[in-house]
Amino acid sequence: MRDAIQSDLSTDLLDWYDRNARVMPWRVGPGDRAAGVMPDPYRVWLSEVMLQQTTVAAVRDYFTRFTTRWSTVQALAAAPDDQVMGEWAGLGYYARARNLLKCARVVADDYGGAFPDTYDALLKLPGIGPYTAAAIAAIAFDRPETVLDGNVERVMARLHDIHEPLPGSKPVLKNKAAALTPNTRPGDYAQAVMDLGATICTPKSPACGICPLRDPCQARAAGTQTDLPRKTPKKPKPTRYGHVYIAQREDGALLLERRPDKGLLGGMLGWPGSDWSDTPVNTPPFSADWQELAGEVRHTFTHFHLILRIWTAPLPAGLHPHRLIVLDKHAFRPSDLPTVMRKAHDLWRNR
DNA sequence: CACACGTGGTG
DNA sequence: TCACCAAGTGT
Repeated sequence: MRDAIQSDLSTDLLDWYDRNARVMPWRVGPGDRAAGVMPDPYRVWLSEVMLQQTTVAAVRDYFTRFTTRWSTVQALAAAPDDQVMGEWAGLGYYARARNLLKCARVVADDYGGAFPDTYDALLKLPGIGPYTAAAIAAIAFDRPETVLDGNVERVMARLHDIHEPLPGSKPVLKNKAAALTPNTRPGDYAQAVMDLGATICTPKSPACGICPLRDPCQARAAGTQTDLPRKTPKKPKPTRYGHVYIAQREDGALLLERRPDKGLLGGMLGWPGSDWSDTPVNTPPFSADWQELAGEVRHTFTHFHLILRIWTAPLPAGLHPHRLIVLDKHAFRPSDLPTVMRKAHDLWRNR
């Protein structure tokens, strides 16, 4: 039995969370959870997948639109692929959307619409890796699993003043995080430690003065907090070039393509175009008097910069190039495009 | 293990 | 302007 006077780190963190928990559309706050309210696993799963490498601010509206349009995993599983990809457009990492649908269909078809409630079973589902499996098990099912995301890595590296760089230090950080994971309120605890990293123990200017872990924090004692966690240096981004072709019919219809499932922007709607390379081959989708627009589209992906030239031509009535999509004026929504393609559309529209 | 995979905010 | 960074996963 733990001494009621002595407070350990996880208790301090939970106390802090009880006072500072941020309100989010997918979250059941500590007060409601204490009253027996459990989160909807569908909403926990959807939010966690959206939050992979993505900020809360960027996710909020997407989450609301998704849950308004598809309120259950069965509803999502029954949705056409292009509607889900269109709703995800702009959020990035589009493999998440493809895996989201795969996962929804497995849960609907093989689990009767009820998400599995263990780490091991969750980990087998598409798009659910070690972090997300632990997060769903902890948050949705209150299992004492240890979440290890960028926030927790930073908090643990600082708390224990660990100087070994990521990703090599990941196993050590995971052990440290596991040692702190409590058996009581593990769902609130998982959110507490991530909230701490997101709001107090931030990468650039941590607010150590108001941190609930300021006393035991070894990096703060050593003055090394802003140097941690160390990371192995990243490779420089090369610049690639490309051409895109925007053709419009007199009635307003536009010529687009559905990108292949594999690779960059996989499964997304886009403009037909060249390869993206040092010296892209300028090969329009049909013969016409293509005009090059003034200006260019600049966009940065995870691992390269891209500069696109935009070409335009009238689309002859009756022409429908093989494997391309002719979208009626009213069926085309710019918001269905990934951001780089939307930038090209903006440049063309304002020509 | 290293790399591919988006985007928007921040300093 | 630009590198870094965000509730990572799949290959």
